[in-house]
Amino acid sequence: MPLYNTDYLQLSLEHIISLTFISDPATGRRRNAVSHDAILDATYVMLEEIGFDKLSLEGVATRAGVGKATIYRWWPNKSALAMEALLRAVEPMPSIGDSGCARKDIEDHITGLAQLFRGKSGRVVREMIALAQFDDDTMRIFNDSYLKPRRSALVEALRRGAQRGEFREDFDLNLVFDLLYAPLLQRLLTGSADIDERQVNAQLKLVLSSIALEHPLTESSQD
Amino acid sequence: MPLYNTDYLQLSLEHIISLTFISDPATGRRRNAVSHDAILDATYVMLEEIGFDKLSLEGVATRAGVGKATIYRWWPNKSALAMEALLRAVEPMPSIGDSGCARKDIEDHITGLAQLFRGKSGRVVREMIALAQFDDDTMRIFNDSYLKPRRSALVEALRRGAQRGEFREDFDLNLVFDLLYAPLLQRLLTGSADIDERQVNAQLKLVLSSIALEHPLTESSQD
Amino acid sequence: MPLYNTDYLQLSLEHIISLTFISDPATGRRRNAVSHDAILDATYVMLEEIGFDKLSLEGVATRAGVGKATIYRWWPNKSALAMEALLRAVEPMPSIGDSGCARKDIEDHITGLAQLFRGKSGRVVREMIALAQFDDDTMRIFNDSYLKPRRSALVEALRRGAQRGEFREDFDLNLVFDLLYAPLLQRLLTGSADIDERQVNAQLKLVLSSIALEHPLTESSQD
Amino acid sequence: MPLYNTDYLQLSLEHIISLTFISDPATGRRRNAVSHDAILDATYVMLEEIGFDKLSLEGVATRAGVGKATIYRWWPNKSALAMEALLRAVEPMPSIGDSGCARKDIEDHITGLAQLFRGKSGRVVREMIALAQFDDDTMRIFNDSYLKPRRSALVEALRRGAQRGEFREDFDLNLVFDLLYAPLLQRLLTGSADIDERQVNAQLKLVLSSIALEHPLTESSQD
DNA sequence: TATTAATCGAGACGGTACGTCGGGTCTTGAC
DNA sequence: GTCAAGACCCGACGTACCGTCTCGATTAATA
Repeated sequence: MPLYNTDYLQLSLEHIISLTFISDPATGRRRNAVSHDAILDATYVMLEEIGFDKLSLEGVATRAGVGKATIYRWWPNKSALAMEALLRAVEPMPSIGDSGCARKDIEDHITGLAQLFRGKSGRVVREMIALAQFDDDTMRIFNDSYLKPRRSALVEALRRGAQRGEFREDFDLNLVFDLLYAPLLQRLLTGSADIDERQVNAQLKLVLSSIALEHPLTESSQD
Repeated sequence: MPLYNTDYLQLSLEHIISLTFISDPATGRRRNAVSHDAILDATYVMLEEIGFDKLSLEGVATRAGVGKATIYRWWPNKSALAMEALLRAVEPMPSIGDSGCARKDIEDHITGLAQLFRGKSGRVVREMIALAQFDDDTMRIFNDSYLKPRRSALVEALRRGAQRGEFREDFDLNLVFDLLYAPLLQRLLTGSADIDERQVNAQLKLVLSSIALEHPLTESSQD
Repeated sequence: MPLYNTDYLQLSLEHIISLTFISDPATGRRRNAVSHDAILDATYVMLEEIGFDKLSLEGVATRAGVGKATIYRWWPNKSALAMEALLRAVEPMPSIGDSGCARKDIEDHITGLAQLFRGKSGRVVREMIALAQFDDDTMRIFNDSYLKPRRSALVEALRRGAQRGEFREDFDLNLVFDLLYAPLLQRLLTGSADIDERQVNAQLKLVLSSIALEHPLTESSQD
Repeated sequence: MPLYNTDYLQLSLEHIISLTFISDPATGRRRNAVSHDAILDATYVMLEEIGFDKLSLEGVATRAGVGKATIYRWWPNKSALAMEALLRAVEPMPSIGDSGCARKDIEDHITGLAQLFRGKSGRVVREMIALAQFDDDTMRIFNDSYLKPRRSALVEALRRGAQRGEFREDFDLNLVFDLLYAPLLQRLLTGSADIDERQVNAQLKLVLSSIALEHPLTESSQD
């Protein structure tokens, strides 16, 4: 997940917790991984406390015990820093199981997603999307780092279901992803912050039934 | 559509150039409607030229030929001003006809909407939603002034179709609205800026067929 | 003592309290003397409270219950208004008696002046002189309305003494005035705010003895 | 002559163009002496051109090619800045010689002072005193940096004369300083801008004769 | 008594400057 | 050669007043 120029940060082979450095030949003082983390941590904490608008890199530097120049050395601007801090903080995608019933797997996944959106992740995703509207690089990072993996995983589950005969095969699976995902996002972004569980269930029933092979709308794994 | 404190702006009784006002104290010089418009116009033009991030009220004031204080007298902050300017600029909602076939009416409406999203309105709506993420008042205004009327109109069309026997009656029409609207919004907000027509058609077919009464998915007004 | 354009304010012959007007031909509402006084009063009070620097005509208008334009109708600027308010407030010049002994009269006068400078008048005079440095009109008003009458009175007393044989006659009386007055002013303006009584007495003794006719320095009315 | 927080500005040990600094933390970028000078120069020039009233720190910053914040970092307000700029511009005190005749030395000094007051220094001192009336810190700086050294030098000359038997020893020398200095200041501040030479001579004769030991008023070094 | 017009309060207006904040860059000595 | 510290230039913030300009409401001489 290379974002800006952090790609030279590498996990130590031996001690996962702490970072080591590419020690090659280079002379001079090496990059301080502690500072790097302190910056992202401070950024995220302050985003939670005061929001993006009032976030200042000056404040981040002070809180992280870091010089302002050190921030600018590694991130091009405020949005980029915030985006990376938010990405680190977003809860990991709820995994999509393979229980044998794809419909059930998907329902569980979406239900879990709605749950996450109601919590910390919701706020984080809202802000990431907002940031992305003002800067193309940031948008790209959001898409590559957040949205695409989630789309891939869900599309894969849909594909499994289709191959297994649960779903019809004549659909654009990316379209189905949109029908499952977008309404949650819309509610998140238009302040209907508490994404209603009943509503999510109704949505699942409608969408999944309409692509189900055998069974008409009246049937659902959740009934 | 009262936003901030502009509600006392009223049309003169006799269609005159200048506006008259309703003002309790009836004392003091009256609000200058020309300045009011100049501010919103300048704001919108500059939003298009340089975007919200780089928009400065100082610049707006200069361009509008207005004192900065005059802006702050009537809008609480940059977001509020931008939101109002954007709302003025958003193209009017494509009307939903009543051709006798609700499905066709809705398909036309959504197709038109996708068209708008590809143009000026798309950029405008993107920015409005982004702004709304950072300020509750602004969110409220966006919901009340933009989203709700569009939701109402579409839900009404769906209701007509249901009453007329075109659609099943056992659905939450607001959910159907979400399934029609949210995917467009999602594409708008995640940079798939050119909202693909083929994709929209597929979405319409899938959603509307699944709520159609008589005919299974194979049938659509667009086939 | 006409300052700016207040000269048409005249005392009613019959009722001192209320003001009348030069009624020449003019029709329309006449000048409101109550407002005029309220403005000067408010100005003076606020000068005492917050000083000239922080005095705002907006504040004066509010406090006087008067429109800002009403102030600008009658005074050209802040300095002019302040100067007039200060002149109204300056305590009247302590009169110079004619006890038969000019030296005693002068000593009493200067002692009284030092007393005034220690009080409200001190601050007022300080500010008037400061204001006058930045504006020629204001300087002229200060000289004509404040300094000249005081100089004239003291010079007159000196002249009486000289004619009466108390003082030598070969001096420029205006120079003697300077030697009596300027040191007090200097102490006032350089923050030795509490003009020391002992010092004033020493000054009086030195200056007046040096112009006394008969008796050398050893003698003074205050010994 | 430390005024505000410029006291750590020190001459390089080796007469170099740029200044070195003494700074406890010894960390961070050092104060830019070029900017410091540019600010004071611009301030003084603009004081001459447009006067204190119309002087704006915004203008100073622009003219000095400096950020406004840099000004506010080192001076608390406009008065303080102006005072320091004026102090730099005031011509150096005419030295008081030691010719053997203290009376002559003092006469020359005061005559020279009157000369200075007729020129640039006069204008500068007028403005310094006016400024000092509105701010205690500024007053303190004026007293410490301008008035006290001049008082000390003159008092010292008077002391020399007294020890040498030229002057009586029973006088408060500070009082004599006032009698010599204050009238000049009064003329300066009350617009008798062209301090008359004849008048100054008369003043010198009167004051110095009255404290002279041997010789009555009729005698002066200038006769 | 009704008309007329200068003046009043209020307060919005275009501006200028305030003093503060933060962005992004640069400089320094320490490590 | 990178770091923390922090000064720097710059530009915008939101506020306070400036002096000007409408407004409708008074107010008193005049007609």
